[in-house]
Amino acid sequence: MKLLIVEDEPNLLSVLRKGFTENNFEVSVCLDGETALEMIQNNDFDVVILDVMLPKVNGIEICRRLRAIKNFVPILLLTALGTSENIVNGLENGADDYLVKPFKFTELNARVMALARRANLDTQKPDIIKLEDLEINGKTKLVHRNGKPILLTHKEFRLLYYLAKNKGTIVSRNQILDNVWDISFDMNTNVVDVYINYLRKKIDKPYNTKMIQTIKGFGYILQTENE
Amino acid sequence: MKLLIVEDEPNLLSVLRKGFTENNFEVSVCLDGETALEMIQNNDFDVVILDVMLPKVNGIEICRRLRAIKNFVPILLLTALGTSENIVNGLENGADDYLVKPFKFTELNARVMALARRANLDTQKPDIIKLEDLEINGKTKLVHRNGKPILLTHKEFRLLYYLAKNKGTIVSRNQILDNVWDISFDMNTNVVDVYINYLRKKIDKPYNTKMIQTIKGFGYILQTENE
DNA sequence: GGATTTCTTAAGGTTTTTTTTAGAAAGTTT
DNA sequence: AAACTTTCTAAAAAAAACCTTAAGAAATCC
Repeated sequence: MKLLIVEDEPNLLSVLRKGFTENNFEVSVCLDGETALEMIQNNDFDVVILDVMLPKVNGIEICRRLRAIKNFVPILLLTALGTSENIVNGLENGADDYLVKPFKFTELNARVMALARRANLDTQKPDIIKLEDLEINGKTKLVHRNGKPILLTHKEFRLLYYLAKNKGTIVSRNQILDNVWDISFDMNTNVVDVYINYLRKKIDKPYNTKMIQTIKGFGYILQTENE
Repeated sequence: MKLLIVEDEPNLLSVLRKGFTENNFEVSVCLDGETALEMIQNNDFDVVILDVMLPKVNGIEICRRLRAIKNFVPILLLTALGTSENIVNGLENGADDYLVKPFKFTELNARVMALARRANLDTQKPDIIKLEDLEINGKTKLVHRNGKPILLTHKEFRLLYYLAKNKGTIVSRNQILDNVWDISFDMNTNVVDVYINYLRKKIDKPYNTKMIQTIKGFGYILQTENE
């Protein structure tokens, strides 16, 4: 599920990102209203979380403009306490829900899920990826191969999950760095190699068919050996 | 899609080039503002990525001068953190978008695509080239002939992809060197010949119709044998 | 606050890819 | 047909990409 978070307070933003990433959302973020508008129009987000107070174009204005051009992406507004006129205003301008700061993450999460549900998104597909005898459960974060449980660390899991999401296509180290590590261009690291090695030890070494393949010069691919 | 990257920091430049090349852009690069201006006027780039801090002529000045002579090539500015006055300045001088360093590659990529889309470029054709029973997928980097997968190395793939992009026209060794190797005019190498040979072994040798043809005195062409 | 786990970096070793070299083959010109 | 140019091929040399390990840093757990 693709989620956009528009929030200019860096601490809150980073907490939100982390939280939703943990729940297997594909999270994009941005810090101001103008960029938000553009991103929303150029992408297919399932839900947008919008702070009301934003630089350049505020959250309510974003709602208004989007609805004016018939964009009905589900929007949840975040408002500060004691600004109840904002809430009415926001809902009148096309927001679907709101939440008053400060809030608990689980509450926000629940509301986002509710919005997605309302938009008829398939929110409860099991989120299990199967590939041969390998099974990855995005919900419980458990991995099994051949019925046997495999314990992965957090990073290992995210890497495997990303590879699995893209099963059958080659993913480059850059793509992996972007999506699994939230690194911006550390141009000199081999973390990916190292983690691929960790993963291999756990999910490939003990078995005959190796699922993680190196495509030299391009990156890695998760697939069955022959093909 | 033709892209110009103007950046004086060699590491960043090389990562950017690699990243965009990976995504099948035709990438040109340059390291200073003066050369950039010249290149932009003499070529038809679809998008220009411009660092603000540049030797000789800075990025914002480049924008200004280009717009002054009615050149409206889409420009994306790269600015360092904490220089927000630069951003306003840049946008006022005709830049179309900006990105603050450090950034994730995917984000830059998304914005470049957005710019291209805005300029009405066809950004979402599937990027699969078919020629008889030969199929080249620029996205997955996989090549099939007659349904069978063929494993190519990175350079082999790029060479084949370039030939395929120009299917039906002769490409000279120099053109190939320019576009596949990033060499301009090293007239003392026969890498191209050697790689053509490698390619032939993989995609032609095992089949009856040979697709890579030599045109003596000119270069090579990818096409069906007869005709 | 100490112990444990996880993450990151760096270095050495291995494999694969890329480039160069040089001689053979094929085609052109005189 | 001999001399010359261009192209092809194989193999050696060089470079790059990748793997593995180990050790220190950071985060987490108890």
